[in-house]
Amino acid sequence: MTIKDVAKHCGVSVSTVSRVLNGRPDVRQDVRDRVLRAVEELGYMPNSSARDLVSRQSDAIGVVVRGTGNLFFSAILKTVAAEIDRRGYTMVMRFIDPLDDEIRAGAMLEREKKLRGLLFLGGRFDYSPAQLSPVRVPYVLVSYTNVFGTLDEQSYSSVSIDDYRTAYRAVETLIRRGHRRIAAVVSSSCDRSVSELRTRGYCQALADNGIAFDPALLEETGGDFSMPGTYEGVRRVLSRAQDFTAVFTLSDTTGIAALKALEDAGKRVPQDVSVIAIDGIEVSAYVSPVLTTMVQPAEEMGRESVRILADMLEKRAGAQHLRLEAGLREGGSVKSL
Amino acid sequence: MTIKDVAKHCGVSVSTVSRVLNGRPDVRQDVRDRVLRAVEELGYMPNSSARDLVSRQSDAIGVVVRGTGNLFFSAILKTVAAEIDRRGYTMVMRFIDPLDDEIRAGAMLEREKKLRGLLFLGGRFDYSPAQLSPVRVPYVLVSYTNVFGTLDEQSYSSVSIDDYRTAYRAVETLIRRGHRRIAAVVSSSCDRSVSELRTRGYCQALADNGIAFDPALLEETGGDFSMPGTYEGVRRVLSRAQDFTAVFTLSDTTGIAALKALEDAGKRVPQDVSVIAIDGIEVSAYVSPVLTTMVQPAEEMGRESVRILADMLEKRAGAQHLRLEAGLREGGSVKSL
DNA sequence: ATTTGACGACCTCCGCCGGAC
DNA sequence: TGTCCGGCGGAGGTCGTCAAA
Repeated sequence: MTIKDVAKHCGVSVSTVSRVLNGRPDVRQDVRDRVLRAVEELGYMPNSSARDLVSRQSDAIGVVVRGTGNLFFSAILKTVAAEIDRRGYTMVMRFIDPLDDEIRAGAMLEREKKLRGLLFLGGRFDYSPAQLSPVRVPYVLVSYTNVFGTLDEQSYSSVSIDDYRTAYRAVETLIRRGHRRIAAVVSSSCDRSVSELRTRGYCQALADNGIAFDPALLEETGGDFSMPGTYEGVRRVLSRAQDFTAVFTLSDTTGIAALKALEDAGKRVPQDVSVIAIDGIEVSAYVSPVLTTMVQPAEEMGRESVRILADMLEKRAGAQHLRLEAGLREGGSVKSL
Repeated sequence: MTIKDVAKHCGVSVSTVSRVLNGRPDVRQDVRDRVLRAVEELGYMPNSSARDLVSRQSDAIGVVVRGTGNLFFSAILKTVAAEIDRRGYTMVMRFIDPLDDEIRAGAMLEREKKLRGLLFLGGRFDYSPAQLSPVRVPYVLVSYTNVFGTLDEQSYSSVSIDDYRTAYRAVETLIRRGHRRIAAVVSSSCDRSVSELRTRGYCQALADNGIAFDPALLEETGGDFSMPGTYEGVRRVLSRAQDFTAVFTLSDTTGIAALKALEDAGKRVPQDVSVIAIDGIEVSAYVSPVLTTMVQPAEEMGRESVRILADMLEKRAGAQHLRLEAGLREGGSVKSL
């Protein structure tokens, strides 16, 4: 089933079929309809190798997902996949460990699969231009930015929420409701990444409201956003301090782990301790109490990431940095004191 | 930089360069060396699109995921992705709606991307050979089988648990602990798919233990394994009957939705009503109470699916049907009466 | 007998030219 | 003169075939 068969089937030339398929204007409407009907009937699919061959580039977009257990990435991913398909590109995915180097993985993927562009779902925030030099195709940082790094803003794109401000707002929400002893369970306060940025938001919200930072209330789990790590982290905070009235965590899944740890330790949520998180995935609306959380617009994030990359690939626009707004979802895990 | 440049650079024909590059024997040693040196000097890389064009096959394995919100599939997917990479293949994914036709999607993907093989994550159980005829490459049904269909067992592979028996064991677990009024919230009892099979397991477990089937206790939500659908389903069962002591659901996420619906209706789990499910994803171990569930071996399922497909592609073995065992994870959502 | 060259086919897109109305 | 369509050749790498050295 080639373009020749289609041409033969409806009695036109190969050139005409090609013109129709590529939406060019110089074909009469009735001929156009006849060709499209033949394509439908025969189930013709253009040979993508031949198409790539003439266009001298592939249609592959690489997606490097760092942190396989991250349910928020799963939510983004399905929109990204649909949007990549819709625009006629091919998605090539690679899952890597949260501790692995996503730039290396991306650069390898680029060479192996001759990528047109790359999306990075999760990664470090502190790259220098030299570190990114192995990546030679346009790329978009999805759900994070390069605030700690020295990349030229014109050289890459990003789509994310303002992590600092979102964490700030989450903690501020707790403070407005009367909380002053607020614990935070993070993966690290100095990893030059999302965890550090959100920890800073936490600290600044405390400072702006005249609350002294207490190191005993900051727990660093060390790893990624793991549920067992956070569960143990909450237990350690409890062993150091019993007087905190709220816990801030980095993600919904770790928020759910925190709920569990508190409950297992005999603390009721929200009567004894409140919990707030960031993400807004579906399952956190079905735990008890419903997790109060800052919702990231996952679908918009996925859709816009692909749009921006496509704009760059098709030269409609240069680098863009899209900062999306997170919104508070009121659950039942925060109590007003 | 094409093969022509290489040929010109060392004074041989294009055919000869091609012969050298493809390791064919009929080239003199000194000519071979001259060509290889030229390739090295010029940094020549064959154009993979042109190569694909003639070989008419790529190294791509298609993965059609039916049901984007299914967290169990997310768990399988990361193992599948890693295993496909490890074996040197390329993964091409497509997410489709639970109501869409995965065979059509797979066949389109096969032609678009020139797939070597296909993995189907989720789908119908009742295909006929004619329906599968558009799929011309080897494929593996992952997490389901063709029990309701008429496919030749030699023509395809599958990796799954025994859905009927696993549901049977889940319900039997409830019965052994004294439950006799057991509700089931399923998506459909006659969809010729996983839901029907598990519903049959539920019915048979009741029958084998002398418990009459009560239609009022069987709720069909109609759609897929959605959380809001299940939440509403549980509410409808509650409006019909108040005397059941346990609920069986098809998946962990719907189990979590059931926990929520019961709690919101003033029922305590497990004191008033027990809940049991099938899947064993991470988050269900962190809800309260911990969900009691039949754990599917997600990693093994993903790994073995790719292994079986690779065996078929590389002619090491024919079709295989692997039935894995699910194990009971004791949580806190089932009470002994 | 062994090695090498030349060529067409595979498939699509695109630019260009020419013919038809 | 303008619109529509056909046809040709080139781009790219592989591979079989045939001819030539």
